[in-house]
Amino acid sequence: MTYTDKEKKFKRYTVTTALPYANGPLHIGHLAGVYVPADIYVRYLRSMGEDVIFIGGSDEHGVPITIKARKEGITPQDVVDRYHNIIKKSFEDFGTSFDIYSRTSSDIHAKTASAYFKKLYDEGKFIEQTSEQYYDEEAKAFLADRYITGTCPHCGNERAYGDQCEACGTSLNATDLINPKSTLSGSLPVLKKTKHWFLPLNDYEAFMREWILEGHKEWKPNVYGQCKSWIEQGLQPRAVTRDLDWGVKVPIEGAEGKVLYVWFDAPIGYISNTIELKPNDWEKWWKEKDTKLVHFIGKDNIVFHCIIFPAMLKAEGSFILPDNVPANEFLNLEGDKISTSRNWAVWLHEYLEDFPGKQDVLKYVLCANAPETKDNDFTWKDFQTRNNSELVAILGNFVNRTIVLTHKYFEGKVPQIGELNNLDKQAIEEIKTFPERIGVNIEHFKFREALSEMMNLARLGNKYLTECEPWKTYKTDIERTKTSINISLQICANLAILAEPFLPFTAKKLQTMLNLKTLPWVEAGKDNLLEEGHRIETPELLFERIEEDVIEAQVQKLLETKKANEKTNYVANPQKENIEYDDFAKMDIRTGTIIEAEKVAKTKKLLKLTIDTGIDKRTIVSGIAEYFDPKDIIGNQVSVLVNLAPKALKGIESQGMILMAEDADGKLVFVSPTQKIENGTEIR
RNA sequence: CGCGGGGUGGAGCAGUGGUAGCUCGUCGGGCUCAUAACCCGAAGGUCAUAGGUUCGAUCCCUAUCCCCGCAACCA
Repeated sequence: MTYTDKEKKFKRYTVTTALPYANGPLHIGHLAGVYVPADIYVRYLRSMGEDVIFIGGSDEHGVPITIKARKEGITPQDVVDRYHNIIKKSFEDFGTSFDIYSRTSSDIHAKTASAYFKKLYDEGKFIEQTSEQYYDEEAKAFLADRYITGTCPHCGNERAYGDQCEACGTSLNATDLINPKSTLSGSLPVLKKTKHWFLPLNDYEAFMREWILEGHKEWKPNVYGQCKSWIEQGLQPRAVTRDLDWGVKVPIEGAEGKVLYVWFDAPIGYISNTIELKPNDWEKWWKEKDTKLVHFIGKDNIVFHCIIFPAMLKAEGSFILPDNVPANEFLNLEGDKISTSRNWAVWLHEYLEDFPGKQDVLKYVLCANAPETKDNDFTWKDFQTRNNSELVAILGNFVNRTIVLTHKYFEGKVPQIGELNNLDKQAIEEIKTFPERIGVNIEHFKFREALSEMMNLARLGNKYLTECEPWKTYKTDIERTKTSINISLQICANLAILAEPFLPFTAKKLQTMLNLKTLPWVEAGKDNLLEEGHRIETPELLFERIEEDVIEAQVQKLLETKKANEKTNYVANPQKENIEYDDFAKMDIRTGTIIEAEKVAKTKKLLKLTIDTGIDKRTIVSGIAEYFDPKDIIGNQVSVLVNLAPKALKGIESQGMILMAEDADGKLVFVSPTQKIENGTEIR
């Protein structure tokens, strides 16, 4: 029985982790946010003797995968096979203790998701709606809004997206765009009627209000807050199908070419994977009231797991709802947000190659610095410090000094415990308190705190050893030495149990060293885990120092991959359609010099510039403040489109436009004459 | 524009209506069993900014600024 579930309300636990999307490998952000805490949680529950299944798998449907496949000229199945295998293998090597790690492209999943949809459909839980959507006839696909570009009807920007114009910030519908163009093939998309099914979330609003807002006030603030916000804004029907040929086919007549929308399909993956794992008795893990369902996710997934998926479960009727959804915030890397497409990440499969046998180090660092309440930052320097100053210096060192002393003084046999003095009694009393303290923290999803308590036990050990000074008493009072070494060894044995959820490989090593079998959590806290005369093995270092050059190499690697990636990622936009010379001649572009520059108050991007155009001195507002400091650009000679119709930006009239070149990252540079030339000369 | 989370000593993070804590780092001391590790002590914060509520606020309220996320069918 767990510490907080005193009435034994729950007989078993179903623990799921967000399904990683199979269009890239795993990185430390995934681990810190979801898989590390979840793994700690289930390892702890198992040690408590609880009945628990730990479910994971790859999410393999959805548009981005089809886009990636199209780009690489392979099938979507090829894409997901590649990443599913990488992900699955890296989880195994990392020691994530899934009971099953499956995938949404499996047959079982197709059947399960299909049947799930069919049941809701038959019971009339969906609403049907027909609408017109853009269709790319060349690519033979309906287009998501972000895959359509065109001219913004508000500001005339020619590169507005189907959902938003980046230039003026207006939200758009794809059908608002002038001259829409498919980014898949570049062709002109056509409007086509299409029918879709929606889950009327609004019907579940009252239920959500009561279930979450009243019933789950204990959820983490970020989770509760977001649910509250959604519910109070009013829930809207959500489409559960879409036009695509990659995914679980919609199992009804007249739905050819349609699949279940990925967010509907993916969470059912948790159920399918359970069925795959427990074909005969899977239902009790999802349908019995005494099962505790817990979803580990990242903050981007909160509404799916707290509102949409529960609404699906509720609609079906026979399923239980999650008891908690401990969502973490995000982990940054060296000050920048982690990004798969920018290759700004530490990839798990690469880490495992670069740091063989150091799974626990990464797990430790990611847990110790987990983004439990806000976004946190991973740095290699911090990784090194935590390894060297905490794992090596505190935990590794304590175990090592104890074992070495045991061999030095007692030939590797546990010495007899004698009369206890105050130091001994105090230590023994304290040891007793750790299992519950750590356990309660884990049960409350405070993994960082729990880990720190575990380390405090090692700190206690170091302090105890230093105060007892067995290396001194060995010459004066051998009985004291025996007792203090005995107690130190008992602390080591406790660590072997209590460290297991956090540092499974290390705990195993420690067990082997102590010649101890795996003990359950209830054994922890005791001072007689090792009997007198018990033989222990020779010392072996649990952790080793990580030197500067290793860290430096990782930092360097990160910078280089980033640089390389930026270059290969840049693809020039296709040429626009031809224009007549007269069109060009209409533009009056001149050289000019910036003579004044100041930031426009309350804006992030805007600078107010005064330009000497040779014709006059005029004011131009330019969105370049993120890249230029006003004082650095005064005196710069630039190219100016002088006959652009004036436009007020933030209440300042801008009379023209400074020409800039923009790279893939949005970084801007001036287009300037290479030599100084008179202001006002025409550029043709 | 809207909604949610966050802004705490050099760094990374806890925390609470009533003398502000932890880890790392720094400085001083001790120890020498131990992977230059361990132990003790110290310095260091007007708890983003400005108002307000209160006997009293870092914690409650309001406004502002900054970071992250959500939403506009981007898992």
